[in-house]
This record gives sequence, structure tokens and C-alpha cells, in this order.
Amino acid sequence: MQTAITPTRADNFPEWYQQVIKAADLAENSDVRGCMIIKPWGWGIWENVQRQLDAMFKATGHVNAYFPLFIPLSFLEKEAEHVEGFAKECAVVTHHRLEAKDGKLVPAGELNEPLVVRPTSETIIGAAYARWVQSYRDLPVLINQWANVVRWEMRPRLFLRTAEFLWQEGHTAHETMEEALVETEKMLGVYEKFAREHLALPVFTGEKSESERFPGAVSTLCIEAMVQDRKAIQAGTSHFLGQNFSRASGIEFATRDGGKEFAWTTSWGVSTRLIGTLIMAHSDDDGLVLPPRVAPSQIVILPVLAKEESRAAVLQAAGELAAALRVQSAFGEPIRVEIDRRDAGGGVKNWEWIKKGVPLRVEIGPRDLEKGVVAVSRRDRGPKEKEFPASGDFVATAGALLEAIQAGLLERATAFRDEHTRVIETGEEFRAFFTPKNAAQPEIHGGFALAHWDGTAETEEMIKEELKVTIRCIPRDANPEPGVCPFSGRPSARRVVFAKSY
RNA sequence: CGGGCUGUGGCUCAGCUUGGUAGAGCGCUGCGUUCGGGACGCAGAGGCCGUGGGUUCAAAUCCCACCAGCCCGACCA
Repeated sequence: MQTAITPTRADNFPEWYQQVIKAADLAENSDVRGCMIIKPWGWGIWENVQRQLDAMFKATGHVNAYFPLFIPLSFLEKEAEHVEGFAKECAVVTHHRLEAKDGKLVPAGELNEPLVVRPTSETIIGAAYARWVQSYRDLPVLINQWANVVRWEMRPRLFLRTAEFLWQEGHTAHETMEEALVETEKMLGVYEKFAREHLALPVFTGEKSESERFPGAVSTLCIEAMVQDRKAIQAGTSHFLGQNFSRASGIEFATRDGGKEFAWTTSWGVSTRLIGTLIMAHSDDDGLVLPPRVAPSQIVILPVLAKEESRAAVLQAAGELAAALRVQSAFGEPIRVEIDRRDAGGGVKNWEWIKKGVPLRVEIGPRDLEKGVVAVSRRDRGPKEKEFPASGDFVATAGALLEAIQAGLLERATAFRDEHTRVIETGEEFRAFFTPKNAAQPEIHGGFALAHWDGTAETEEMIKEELKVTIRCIPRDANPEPGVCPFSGRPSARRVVFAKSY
């Protein structure tokens, strides 16, 4: 059977991913290595992610602000582990002027202190908080910013790992450790909920091991999703920073009893990587599949313009249908509808929208007009499947239909994840699970392994060396099951989630 | 930053081994036939063959240097 995307997922997963992005017109590589151009359809997804997440941040008491792109080099030096973590991938601005020389522009006007393009903003925000926070009465500070950051990556991949990417970073400062811990958990909860309810992604939540922790954090919580090649992808992180950064930046306040204490801070973020995760989790061999909640357009109307004599009537009916749908709602928002009036072949247009992943396609032609019906195709079904509800019925149920598609995607992704999540007891089982059965096409294999771990960095490192498998997260069950580490034979407090990862 | 490969119309690539007038498919433009399913015919536009140097009567083709990109490693949201 011919598929819209070649190669298929099974044939070559990484190449399939690139082709889906291209076919859906989401983004492309730019003239600057590692930096992508996000095209309107891809940007539309990000806008929805932003708007919906932002509402959740506001609902949990946060406000937005904006901090500079440039960070003085000296700021980055303040937190030792932080420096070590990010120094290798920083873009540095050293000049502030260009001069023409032999027909070329050369940098001139060297800066006294080089500026680092933010890889993250803990240090510069910390410096501001140090000024803003004088008393316990000034706490908590609950600020988020939507921004771009730069991490000079050697091997970029669209959305998953780009030198410049877009994200939000929340930075909070609290009076007590407990309060900061609650905040860290709360935002992890927001991410988990957003992933599940908006992106239809079931995620594991837990804590990172020391080796995977954010540089400078006391602990890092994360959400980990599984995509269709069964690899794990870190989709969001929430860090408890203790007093590390407040000490480095001097965020000190007068306590209730007249003493002095450093504030307890957190930071948390999700990035455009969510879009890459979304693509790899839901899409199929005919292209992108979008959860309705974040689809830029949820319904596309495709007027059948084949015959000149019916053209005007069909276009008018399409316009009326769109207007009727736009006053309906799905997920508590007005339904997003667009009409594709282009005078191209019906098949071509239809396939374009399949590849773009629009949840519902509605064809309306002269025969439908006579019968008062519309031809509805769902992206989560086969490309040729159509239903013919009465136009009015479709309008009335469209919101519910979108919600059902959203629920179906979550169900499908959850079933997939569960199918490829295994409780593993022995080292042999573990190795078998993570060894490709087909060495020629090793992309798709394995999954999540729930196995015991002795808690040492040595064991973790050994597994990473041998199998390229890492601990994705340490779940925080209320009643962890103790056991024996299959790699070292030492006791283990709990099972952890192992997987190959992006 | 190591190891391998590749730079030729907008895109994907052939041509290079054996030097001799720049090619194909897709896309694009126009006209026509189609069109409730990823259509077809005809006509057309579009290229200092990555950059610089060398060899030669003659270089996309051979040689040298440089630049850029891709893949595989190390690193990472």
C-alpha cells in the first residue's frame, strides 16, 4: 500500500520523522546551522501550546516577565556546577560593532566583558531577585518568561535538539524549603497534566539520577514520554534548586525572626521539543497526526469545486458551515476552522491536509448540498474512510467529535507505552530487551524497563556504556518495592525506569 | 572536536573513472483536457557545475588548498 510518507516508520524512523515535518510544512533548516525556521503550521502548534500552558501558569499564581538575552560572563561563573554543565555549549558575544574592511564586514569594538547568549537564565534572573527580595514579605516570587535560548549543539535535529530553541522558564523564590519543594512538585504536576490532556501524551514522572540532573540543582523532576521508536524523551523538567543559586546570586532576605536567610528557589521549563515529541508519538505513515487541542486548525473544509455551475453555491455553503462551526466549542474554546478554497485537484488538497495532520476534513460538494449532508474524514482513521452525517448534526456534534479524537489519541499512546513497558528482573532479560533483533534496522526496539538499581553512579554508567540505556527517572511511589539490583547484586530500594533516550 | 562521505536549475540527483556545446525526474509558469480523490497532454522559464588556484588548446570532469553540508562517534532539553 502506498503511504504518503516514505520511508515508513518501520523502514527508517529518523528519516520518517524528517519527512513528516517536511510534508506537514512545520519547519525547515535555516541558513544558520542548528537554527530552524518554524513555519506557520508549526508555529500555530506552538502558539496553542503557549496559550494553554500560560493559562495554567496563571492559574497557579504565576506572572510573566522578560529578562535579557545576554548574560555577563561573570554571572555564569557564580555557580560552579552550573558553569561546568553549560560552558561547553555557550555562544559568546565579544564585539558590538562591524566595520567595513576590503569590502567585508569585520567585528570591531571589543566588549570589556564578553556576553553569553543565555543557555538558561538562572544567573541573570537570580541577580534581579537579589535586588527585589529584601524581606520574607517579598516572597514568594513566582515569575515565568517565554524566551529563546541558545545551546550550541553539535548534532541538531528539528524540534528535538536545535542550537536556538524556544521555551518557557519559570523561576521562583520562596521563604522555606518546603514551599519550594511544593512548587517544584506543583509545576511537574502542571506539565504532566498538560502532556496528558492537551498533547495526549501519557508520561512517566519521577526524579532524575544525579548524572542526569540539571547542573546546579539539588533535584530535578521530569516527565518522560515514549515515542513510536520506543525511545524515551524528556519532555519537561522541574528543578528544586535549594539555596545553591540564591547563595551564588545573593538572594538573601530578612526572616520573620529578624535573621538572614538565603531564599529557596526553583526553576522549570518545557520547550519546542514538545512539538518533536508530539510528532513522534502520534504521527503515522501518512504524516502528522495532531491532537485536536493543539492543532492550528481543527477542521478544514474542502469545497468540491469541480463543476463551474455549482461552484458559487458550494463556496457559499462552505462559508456558512465554517461560520456555524466557529460558534461551537471544543475543550472550552471556539472550534478552529479553515476553508481550503484553492482551485487545486481534490485529491491533492485532501492529501495535503492528511499530511498536515488536521483532525477533521470535511468535504462539501454539489451532491452533498442536495442531500444536506457533509463528508467527514477523521485523521485518526484510514485516509479513505468517510462518514456522511447531516450537515446540522455534524455542526452540533463537532466539538464532541474533536474531544473524542483527542481521547482516542491518548488511549492509543497509553496502550502503546504500556505494551512496551516491561518489568525486568535479570540482567539477561534486560540485555535481550535492549538488543535489536534486526541489526540492519536497529531503530525500533526495546521500550521502558522497570528494573531495580543499586543507586550507584557506577552501575548506571556501566549500563550506559554497554547498552546506551540510561535511567530516565526514579518514580516516587508512596510504597516502593525493594529488591536486588540485577547488575551488581546489591540491594535496591525501588524500581527505576530505564530506556534509550533522545 | 575525531572518522567517513557529499557539494551540478527551487528540490532529489545523473554526468566525473576515459577532459571536448549542461542533463533527468519532481516542482514552477502558460494553454487545454480532467477532477468526489495523491490526474494527463503540449509549450515554456530557470544553472559563472561550492570558492580560489593549478595542469591543459580545452576542466563539472584531473591536481592542490579552502569553505560548507550530511552521516557515525563524544556532548546535550
